[in-house]
Amino acid sequence: MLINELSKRTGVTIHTLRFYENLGLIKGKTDEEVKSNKYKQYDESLIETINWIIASKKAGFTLAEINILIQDWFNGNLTLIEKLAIAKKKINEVDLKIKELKEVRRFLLQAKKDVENGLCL
Amino acid sequence: MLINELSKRTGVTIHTLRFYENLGLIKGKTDEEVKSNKYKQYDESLIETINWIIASKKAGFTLAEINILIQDWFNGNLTLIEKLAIAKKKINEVDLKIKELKEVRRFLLQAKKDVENGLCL
DNA sequence: TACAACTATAGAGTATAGTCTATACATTAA
DNA sequence: TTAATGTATAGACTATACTCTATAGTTGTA
Repeated sequence: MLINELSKRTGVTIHTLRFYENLGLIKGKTDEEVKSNKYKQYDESLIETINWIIASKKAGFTLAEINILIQDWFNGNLTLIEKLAIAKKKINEVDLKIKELKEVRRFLLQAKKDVENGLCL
Repeated sequence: MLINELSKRTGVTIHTLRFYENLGLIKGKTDEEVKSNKYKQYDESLIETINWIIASKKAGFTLAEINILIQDWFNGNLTLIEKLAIAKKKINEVDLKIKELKEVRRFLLQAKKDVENGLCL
């Protein structure tokens, strides 16, 4: 598909998609047979990749971190053991973030309870 | 306490503390009786405020969002009902972030299982 | 064929959150 | 008392992640 379709199907603007492509997060390829233009074709599988990037960003990972993971995981020559190690490490990082969020939640809940009990902060 | 102590007790650099003070997140006051300098005194309670800022940042809130919350909550003239509404809204936002993180975790766990089962991606 | 809409590249501009430097003055320990 | 350390202000600089503009060429439709 062309960039316009990729943009519409992911909800990511064309500008941002090109920004990601420059960073190496995604890659389109120009059709060798078509000589009249340099339009890039983007693979169907990029939809999933981009959704994964969006989710990872929401999870607090930087594009640099996501990029390293993508390069290693999909394009790198990693052994099974190395892939397992990366997955475990990332899961631990996510767990830590969840833990931190739960602490913030506890703080908010306490504040709410204090208000309810008339103990205005 | 002076800024150096506040920095040491929170782990936040003096530069960043001043940056926060410029944004209005924290506030020190110069001792009126001491005329020889303009050194600011920071209240003990700021330790908790700063820890709360750090936690909120980790939770993915921007300094602008945190600032609004602090201004409203601690300095604003909010009714009990308004405070309750704010607390509920923030708790919902945190819950959403936790949900998103759990999705990323599921993705990572699946990837890990795929590797373990020899289904290298 | 005219022209609106799409694609590509390069580079400028913006927002957020620091981080660092320069300058000036104050405090404290040797 | 002087040198090191601490404090204040202002402003420059950096990194991240976009976001927009300019320019040029391409495609599709009336």
